[in-house]
Amino acid sequence: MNEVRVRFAPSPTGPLHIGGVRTALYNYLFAKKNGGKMILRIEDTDQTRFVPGAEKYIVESLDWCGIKFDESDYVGGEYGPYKQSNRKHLYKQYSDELLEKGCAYIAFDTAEELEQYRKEAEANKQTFIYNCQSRKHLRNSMNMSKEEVDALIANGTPYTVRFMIPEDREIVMHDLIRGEVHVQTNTLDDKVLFKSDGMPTYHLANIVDDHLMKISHVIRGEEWLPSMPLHVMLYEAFGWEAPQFAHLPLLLKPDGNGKLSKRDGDRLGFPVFPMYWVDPKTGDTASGYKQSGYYPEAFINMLALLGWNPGTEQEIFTMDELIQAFSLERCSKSGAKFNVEKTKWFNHEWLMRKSEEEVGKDYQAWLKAEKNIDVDLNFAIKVAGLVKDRVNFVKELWDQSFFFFEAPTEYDPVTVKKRWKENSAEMMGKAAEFINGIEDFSAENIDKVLNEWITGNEFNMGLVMNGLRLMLVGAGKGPHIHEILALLGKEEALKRIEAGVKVLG
RNA sequence: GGUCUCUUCGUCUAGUCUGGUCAGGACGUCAGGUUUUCAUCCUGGUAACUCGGGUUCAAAUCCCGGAGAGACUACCA
Repeated sequence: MNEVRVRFAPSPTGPLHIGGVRTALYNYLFAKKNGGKMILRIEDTDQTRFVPGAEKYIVESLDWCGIKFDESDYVGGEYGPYKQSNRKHLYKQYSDELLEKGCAYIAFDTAEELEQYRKEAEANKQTFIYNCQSRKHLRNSMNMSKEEVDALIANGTPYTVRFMIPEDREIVMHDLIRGEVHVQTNTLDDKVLFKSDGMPTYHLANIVDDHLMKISHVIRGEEWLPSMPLHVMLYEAFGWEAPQFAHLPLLLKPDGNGKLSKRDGDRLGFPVFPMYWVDPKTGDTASGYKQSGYYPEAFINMLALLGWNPGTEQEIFTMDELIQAFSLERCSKSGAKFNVEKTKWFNHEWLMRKSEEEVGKDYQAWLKAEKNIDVDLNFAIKVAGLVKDRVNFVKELWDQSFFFFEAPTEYDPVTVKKRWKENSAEMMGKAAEFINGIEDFSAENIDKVLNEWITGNEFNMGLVMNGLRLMLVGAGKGPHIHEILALLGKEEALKRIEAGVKVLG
């Protein structure tokens, strides 16, 4: 068997949405699993839809995701260039070849004329198709002499090249995910292969490049399934061996029906893109998973399980584990509705698995950026270690640990009502005195001696602990009291108790 | 409209090829437990085979028919 070579071939028409990321991911996993190569090819044959910055966005996003390419314009490769606009000169000869073989023909119909035919057909509740029937009555080389055609071309009449779909044939194709697919050629239309602007359409460029780049497997979204027969016939017309095809199920809207789109993210309040994006023309912005605080590992993990499963009950996967476990056979056929809650859960799982050091470092940066708080890295690490398992995102750490960085200025009324008793102030005084006398201020020792002190004196455990919590945190939440005490330090703790007693009395 | 694809808990899915476990897991949700706090965590509950026929001792699984959903239907990819 030949070497496995797959490609991810986006169009730089905007930010890459998560469906595209998943397609890239599955290509990557398949390539790595089979010891093959992953290629990035930019399909920019439609110059009217070009969006500045989109290509850069795609490259950076996939890099953030940990999806690496073996060949591209960025890392090189022996089949470059890997951008279709830079391969423009290659395509005409293939278009000519099909013309010579009689597998394609020249059409002079203008876009406006065709538009008119479509409208007329629609008015009669019919569909206009450029096919074996209608092409007999349209302005193309099938109905003209060679001289006529040459003359028109010579005087600069714009023309397109259309593929001539053979009549009365059944095309039987094999899809790695869907099995056999049968299509009658009479239901197909003569697609344009070469545009009047001198550029190939997707269909031609795609087949030519896949062939030239020795692509072995085409793994792409289900929206391409209807053009598979065209592609198969193109390979046949050229006399080339076709790659294997696999059409992935679509990513659907969480509510209602339909393909997931940019609008859904705005509407439902979750990112549809891997990274933040600003549209250069409109200035519109779109949020990204990266900026929303997701770890790339969690994002990829979630995406991998949306349309594929390992057949075991394992849900948390590293990229390497995904590569080991992946197979196209275990991809599902039906579209998957995107689920925000599960996505958050994946991030939670990954956050818990991260080291205190790593989370602490992220938290330190977050504190500086969002709260303008400078904090010692070791302190941030200790705080992160104490509360990281309680949250989904680094940014949520604040709500669980703000009291480590600022003393309470007010006290949660509900907690005060529930926990602050008549003799609490007096008890806090005694506790402060005892705490002041603790020599070894480690969490372990505080836990030990504080408990001994309370039980030894037959104090009410709840009265002391809940009171202290209110003094130190300002609310009825947070880690164990001894942990808070130890991290805050004796001096700060005593200050807070004194201040709290003064306020609550 | 036409062509193609798909159809198991609210969601992601296992199971379908090779009929035979109370249809399994996860997210969500609900209830307990742990935490003398809150959160996490743990335990348990909840909830599905699109419908109708047929084959069979037995059908989510095989066959036929209907229904629904999605994609495509551009000189866009």
